[in-house]
Amino acid sequence: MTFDIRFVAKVMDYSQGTDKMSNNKKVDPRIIRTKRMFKEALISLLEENYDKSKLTVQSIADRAELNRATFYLHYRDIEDLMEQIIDEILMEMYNTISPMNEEQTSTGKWNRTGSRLIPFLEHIQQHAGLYNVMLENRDFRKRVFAIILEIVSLWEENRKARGRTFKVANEIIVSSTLGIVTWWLEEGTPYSSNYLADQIIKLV
Amino acid sequence: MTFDIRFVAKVMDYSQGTDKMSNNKKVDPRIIRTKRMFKEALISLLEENYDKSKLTVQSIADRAELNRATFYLHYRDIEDLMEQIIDEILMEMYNTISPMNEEQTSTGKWNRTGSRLIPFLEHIQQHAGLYNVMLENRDFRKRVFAIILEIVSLWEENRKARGRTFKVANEIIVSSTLGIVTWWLEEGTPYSSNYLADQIIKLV
DNA sequence: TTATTAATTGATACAGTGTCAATAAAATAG
DNA sequence: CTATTTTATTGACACTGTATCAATTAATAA
Repeated sequence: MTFDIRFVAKVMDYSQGTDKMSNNKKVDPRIIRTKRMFKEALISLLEENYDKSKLTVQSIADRAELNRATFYLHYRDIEDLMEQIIDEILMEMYNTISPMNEEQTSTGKWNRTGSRLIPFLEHIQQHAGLYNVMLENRDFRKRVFAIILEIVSLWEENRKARGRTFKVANEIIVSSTLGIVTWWLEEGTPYSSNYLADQIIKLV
Repeated sequence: MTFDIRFVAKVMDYSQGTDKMSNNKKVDPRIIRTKRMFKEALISLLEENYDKSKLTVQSIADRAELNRATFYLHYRDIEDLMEQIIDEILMEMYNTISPMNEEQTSTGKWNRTGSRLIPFLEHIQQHAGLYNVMLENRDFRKRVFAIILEIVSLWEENRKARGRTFKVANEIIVSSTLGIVTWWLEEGTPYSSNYLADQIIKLV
């Protein structure tokens, strides 16, 4: 079966990292290296706009400089590998909008309308090639939607506290933001993340 | 090669229909019937959320009740068929926003901000299943973007004439509208096209 | 009716998937 | 350091789907 960008990730669980796992029995270093190689291989292929319809297990194995059979030792199929990459990158994304420590929350700077937007956009810009490809996938988009919804909900709370309210439903704000980000990536991030954040906030 | 939703249409030419062609030598009715069958088959498969990764020439031929080899008599591959479907549906879409006759243009009702939006959204809602699938494709989205840009440009002209202006760039308005429409379709068009148009206009 | 064109059928070479057993290479425990 | 365990490689396999053919059957147009 060839690759069709359906790389779905079923569970949305940011609380648990994929890098260490809670059990502490040592993982064979060959496994760590092999998995890293396959992940880097697929990402690099996606980032250089490698024709998705021609993306095969063989092409990924070639790029990883590993055997094709080794791929099946670690992943069910290409989607399976993709899911794991998605889980990692979305955890990173989520971290950009969540306050790291008490200090930041108490200063209040995280609660200003739009404040979480800039690190969020910067993170996307840093992985522009990857997000540009992945946002074509429905399930990935749904998960990004959920993260943006958190940002917008926090804005709303903040505005409500000041007796103000949004003109339109939160879903409309989130989906339009996602539309803008998608377009921004498709055009090769022509504007700075600051300018884009400004435009988005002006819209709201 | 399996289907990967890359159904690209290269040329954006709404001026020329695909149904008749300018030359008038009769087309064999078997060809017309066969092509219609294949188009209806693919559309029906897409609309019922048939797993895109399992979409094969055989499955389309089965649905069309035609032989697989017959498919290759008319189309290069699945993308080729898809392109032809896209050209037709986008021509329909374009017609929803272009005034049909002088009467409508002179009355001015087509020039009111947002006026073209409702028939546009109604058209999408009528073909919700198809658009929901097709908007996953980058090139298709670009062509829809171009159509929305025409709508927004007309709004802008109109506002300018009244000495007003948009707060944000046209591209931002268009991409956010496309984002909203995409979300609307993904959620099964939960709101009416009138309500959605209202929300979009409020945002602008 | 006859000539023409389209559709079907069965066959083919090819590419990619996913699995397996046998073997080579690397890592860890003793 | 050696023996044992685990991982990676290799070549083979059945399977599915693609894209193309030649030969045949069916429908259309004159």
